Amino acid sequence: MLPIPIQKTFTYSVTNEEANFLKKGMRVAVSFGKSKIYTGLVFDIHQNAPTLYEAKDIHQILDEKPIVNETQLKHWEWIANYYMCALGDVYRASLPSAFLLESETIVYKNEAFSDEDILEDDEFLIFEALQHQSQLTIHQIVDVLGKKKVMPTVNGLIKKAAIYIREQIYETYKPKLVKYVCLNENYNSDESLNNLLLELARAKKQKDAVLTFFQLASTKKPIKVKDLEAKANVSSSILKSLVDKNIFEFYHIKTDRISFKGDTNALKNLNEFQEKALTEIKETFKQKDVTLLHGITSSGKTEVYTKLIQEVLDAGKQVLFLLPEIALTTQIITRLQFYFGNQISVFHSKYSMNERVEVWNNVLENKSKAQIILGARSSIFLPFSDLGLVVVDEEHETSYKQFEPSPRYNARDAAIVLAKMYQAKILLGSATPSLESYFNAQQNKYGFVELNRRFGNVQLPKIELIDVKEKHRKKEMKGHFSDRMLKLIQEALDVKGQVILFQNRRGYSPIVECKTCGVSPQCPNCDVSLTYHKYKHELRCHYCNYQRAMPNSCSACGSNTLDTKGFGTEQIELELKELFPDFKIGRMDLDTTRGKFGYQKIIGAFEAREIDVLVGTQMLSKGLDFDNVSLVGILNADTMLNFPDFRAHERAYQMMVQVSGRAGRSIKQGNVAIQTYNPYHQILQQVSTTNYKAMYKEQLQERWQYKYPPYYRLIKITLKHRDYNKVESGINWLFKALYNSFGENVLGPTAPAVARIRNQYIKNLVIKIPPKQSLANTKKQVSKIRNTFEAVKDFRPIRFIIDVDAY
DNA sequence: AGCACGCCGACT
DNA sequence: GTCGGCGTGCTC
Repeated sequence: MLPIPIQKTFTYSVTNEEANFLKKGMRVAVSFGKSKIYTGLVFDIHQNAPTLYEAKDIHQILDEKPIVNETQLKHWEWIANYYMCALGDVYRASLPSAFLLESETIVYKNEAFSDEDILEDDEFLIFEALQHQSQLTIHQIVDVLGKKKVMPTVNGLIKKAAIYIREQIYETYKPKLVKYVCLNENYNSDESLNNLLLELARAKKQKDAVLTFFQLASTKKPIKVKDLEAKANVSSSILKSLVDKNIFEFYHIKTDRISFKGDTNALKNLNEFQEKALTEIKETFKQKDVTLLHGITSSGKTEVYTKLIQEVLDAGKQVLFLLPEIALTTQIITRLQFYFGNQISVFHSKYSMNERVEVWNNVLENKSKAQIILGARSSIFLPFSDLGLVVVDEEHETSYKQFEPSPRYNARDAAIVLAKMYQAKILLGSATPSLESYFNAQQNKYGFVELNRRFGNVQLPKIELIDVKEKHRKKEMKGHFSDRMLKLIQEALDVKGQVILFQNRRGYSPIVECKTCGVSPQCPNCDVSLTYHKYKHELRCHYCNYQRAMPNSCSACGSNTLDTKGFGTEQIELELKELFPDFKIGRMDLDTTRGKFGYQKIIGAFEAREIDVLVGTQMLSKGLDFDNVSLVGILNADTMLNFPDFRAHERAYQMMVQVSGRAGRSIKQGNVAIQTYNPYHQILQQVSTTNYKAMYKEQLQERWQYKYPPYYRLIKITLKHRDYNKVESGINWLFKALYNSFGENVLGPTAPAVARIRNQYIKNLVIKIPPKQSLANTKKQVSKIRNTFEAVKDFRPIRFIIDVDAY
């Protein structure tokens, strides 16, 4: 198995000796293609020599014993199969990239060799180069010889015992670094730049790349190679030729290692309700593998988890604790470390290579410090040997679903399958379960336990809906705040309470419009209006990060009547600063949490009560636990409700209830105020009474009526290409083909709300799979149609994205 | 995903 | 004629 997006596995030949040593799950270095060496993973050892070609020898065995176990391989296959992606994609996503170095093969001179006469021209060149340098990489050899086909020559030299080679991987874990690009220093002067552009006049693509580079460079931030490729719409080979021409240079940036220290403490005693929930969970586990714990916010789910974890640890088994996003849940980590300190390892894609490799090895060897793995979705890929329990916290969270890159898996669902393979139990926890999970619980597929008393008997917050339409009519609005909201904020601040304000949109205002001609500035790369960011006085695209200075006059008619429409977190923050000049206002959104410790800084400041009012986007809804918040305000509930997605209402409910849950988590009862134009909307009514069941029933009814999950399954197909007509004809062809197989159950083609992103046009199709239709057969059929599609020459450059359970 | 091969347009 | 860009196909 190779870490590349190819469906097939590849057969290599091994000697008897090697075959005896090799086991499934070991890594082997193999050459693939003309010169490249990849880290392959042994997927199967067999006697069936391929007939159509001669199998290559493996290069080297990289492991003493398997680093991936057979259950994992089975699990990977399931993922590749279910989510319709290549096994190689899963392989690459699973292993920490330090394991997968596209090995730098280092060539050394054999000192004992002297018989230079038997060397051929190319061979001599290499040998000669090794007189000056003790070692050469394959890349350097390519330069020395000035040609690409190097391996035959190298192999020739090995045969003649003039050189030997060694793998770099052995020595150290070389972190896989993010590749950045900068300008070669020869081009630092303006004069040389002009020459450069002249020079590239006939290489259109390369010129594009260079021009885009300068556009990106104006932000003064390092430029990722991937970003440049996407933005300039050029392929990697074009950048590579620019590097070869000494115009660009690649460089790498790595991240640091993280360490932990922790003391253990005795588990807290549970209150009677938690105790009851725990007993019930254990009871359901006798019959069911999966149990859903529906525990309202602040009911103390974490304590229930800890007891359960303790029992599994006592039984000598491993625990996987899944979190939606590690960056946002430092709090849970700290809490669990408080009890289990040295038995916890944290695993997360933001960790450094060395740290991740370490965790991987610790899990593999079932070390005592890897008994509990706390991690984000990618931790389902760790090499567990004796998994006893998986906890999926905030089970409804959409960040469990990976979209880009493939594999597009849902970690919650993949974890359920994984747990079954290990015969482990799964506990899904949420205050606002996804409809699917709740449905499965209702259908008796999952066990079901409720915990509907807040810890310490704190009352649920008082939720109040404010009719903004009415307030506008009565002229009781100040900016985007109703008088009622302001009064509540003032009251909260008066008693030294803190306030959280939720506005699910960042920037100052999402649209700038000319009052005279109605034209609003659009992103040149995407089909969206640019968002105005006042702080930097610039217009920015939230999809491709394009930015430019805010113009003073309309670019279409030249009049100075530019106006802003709508509002985001930045505007709210500014209004608040004027309204409450004596209090400290903070903001938490993508713009303020950039950088590795961005979140922690803001969250820390808020916890330390250095911030009185925190304005933020949906980040605020995720598992944060503050004990001094007396008011949560939702400024514009309508944007969430009017989202064009079958899941919009469910999501809106979840988000609002989760944000509300941040209020009054200690002794006092908190307040929640929701501003809306539509206070009689059923979802808002359900939020205001925290009536999950009513929401569930109503939404389920709609899902049934309109044939959506959990009744029907969905597969979404997306086509992307920079040529609109290509996408158009491709999607129409595809629709017809799919329609022939699935008839009315194919929806589309539709353009998404943002029909072009980074100069790529996008079209979607959705296939609905009725409850009785076989999933496996449907996917087979879709795969077949995909193959036919990709056999059409015209369609081949179109990016084809399959997303199974796209939510 | 790379990487060679080969076609095709531009320029000494 | 030759050089180099960019599309096409294959990799055990």
